[in-house]
Amino acid sequence: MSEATIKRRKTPLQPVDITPEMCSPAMRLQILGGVPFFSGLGAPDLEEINRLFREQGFQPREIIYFEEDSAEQFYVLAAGKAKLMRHTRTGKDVLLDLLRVGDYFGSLSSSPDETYTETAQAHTAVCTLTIGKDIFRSILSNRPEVALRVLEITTGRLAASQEMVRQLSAHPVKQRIAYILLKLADKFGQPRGKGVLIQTPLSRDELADMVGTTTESASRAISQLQKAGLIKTGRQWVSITNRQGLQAILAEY
Amino acid sequence: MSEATIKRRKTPLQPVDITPEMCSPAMRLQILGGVPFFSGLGAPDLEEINRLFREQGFQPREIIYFEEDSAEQFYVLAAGKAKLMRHTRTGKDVLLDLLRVGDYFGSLSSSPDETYTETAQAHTAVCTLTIGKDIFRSILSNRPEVALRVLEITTGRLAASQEMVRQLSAHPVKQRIAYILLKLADKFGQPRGKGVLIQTPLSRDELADMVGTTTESASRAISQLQKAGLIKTGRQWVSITNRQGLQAILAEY
DNA sequence: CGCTACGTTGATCGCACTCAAGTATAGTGG
DNA sequence: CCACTATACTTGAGTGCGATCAACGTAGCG
Repeated sequence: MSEATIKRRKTPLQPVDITPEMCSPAMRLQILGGVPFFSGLGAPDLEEINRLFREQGFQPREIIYFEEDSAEQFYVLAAGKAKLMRHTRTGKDVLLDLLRVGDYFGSLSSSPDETYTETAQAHTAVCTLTIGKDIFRSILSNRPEVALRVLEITTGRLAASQEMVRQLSAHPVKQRIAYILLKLADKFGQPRGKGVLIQTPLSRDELADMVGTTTESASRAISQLQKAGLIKTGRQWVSITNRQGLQAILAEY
Repeated sequence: MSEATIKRRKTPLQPVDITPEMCSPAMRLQILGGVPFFSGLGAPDLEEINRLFREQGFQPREIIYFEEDSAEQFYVLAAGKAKLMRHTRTGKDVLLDLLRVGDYFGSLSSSPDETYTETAQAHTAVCTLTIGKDIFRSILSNRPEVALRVLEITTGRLAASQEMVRQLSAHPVKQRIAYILLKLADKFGQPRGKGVLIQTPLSRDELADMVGTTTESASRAISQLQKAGLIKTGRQWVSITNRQGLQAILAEY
């Protein structure tokens, strides 16, 4: 109502991520330089590495690779957003992670007959920089400081995954939802009015798959949080209006 | 009843792990050589690295480090078994991993003000080889192939943790118990009679903490599996007598 | 102005948590 | 060798959270 006159569009999300060719050769260097484990490399090094990557575009919902596929490639997300997930035979999916530009995914195993342990799917339109895992490993071999950074990022993801295990083991749905919203706000949050908008399409279904519950239970939890005045939400979006209050939910007994 | 006359001791577990000093200088080289990411190094390299580690003993149940403590050390388990866990304010613990000889734990962050993300506790009597994380990082810097192996192991642990997230999200208690028993059998299993004994003390409580349930629910699940003839179990031990059958439980609808 | 996908809400059911006894095992000291 | 005790384990009864099933709003798109 107050929020700067949005009339045509009811969603506060940015119209599109755009990917006509964000993956343009000119952008690639800049993107690679922004990747956490390449930052710190000089321009010559970056250019050399850049030549080894090739680009690949994906439409929203398009699968980048499937769990159990032979794992050959290593990916860096150059534009858009992507999902990592696991499936279950009952059809219930688990959403492990949402990736943004600069995040890596895919394989970096040395074994030639490994398979991907998760499915990667384009969430918005996506452009990836792709490289054979063996070539990437040789890059790491020659640049120990990069290898150590990759190791550190992977260790951080392990810690995050273990924290999720703890959440699932010990906390009820409402707290888990509050937890994931705070985490998403940290990663995708954008100040918007007096709140922080999670700047990525986000259905109740996806939220549910992120915290191991059902669409309906996620919806009920979200409704409660909204009624409590902690968030605002609509179709495919959530905005956090009271971060303190949300954090207090986590500590509830 | 049939099982080769066990009369004095009712537990089939090996009496003790023993650690008078298994950490003896003579053993250290052998232990380090057996660590997955050091295997492949020559004797001179190993000896040089060996000199950088110091040994440390722990009694059963003794805490090696606490979650939230300042993270300074990197550990390799030289003798005994250890637990990694996370706590919750409600007192409910989550058991993330059980470690055996050769497993690493602790910190390898570059940041000086990181904290441990989990608690490490001696499960049996334990001896560790310990090194400052910065020193360990310098070892990795000089030996890319070791760094890549550590990265690979960490990636494997990430995949395992994500699989646990899936288990918690999608499967009921009985299936999760079956799953963890199979995993433990792979890591700690020893042929025993016509079954495979999980060779480590293992209470219902710990089992429960591994799959995010309560002691009572774990006990009920175990009872069911035993009645179904898939396992044998007693105070602090479990033996798998029908692996096929257990795996079939995982696929139940 | 439909149609479709997303979201909400209600009613019911069941799995697993909680609370509560009661049993069995292993180690301890007589 | 046998009580005795501490701890592990089991089982039952009751309850509640969240899953399921179902119906109905609602936003956005063609």
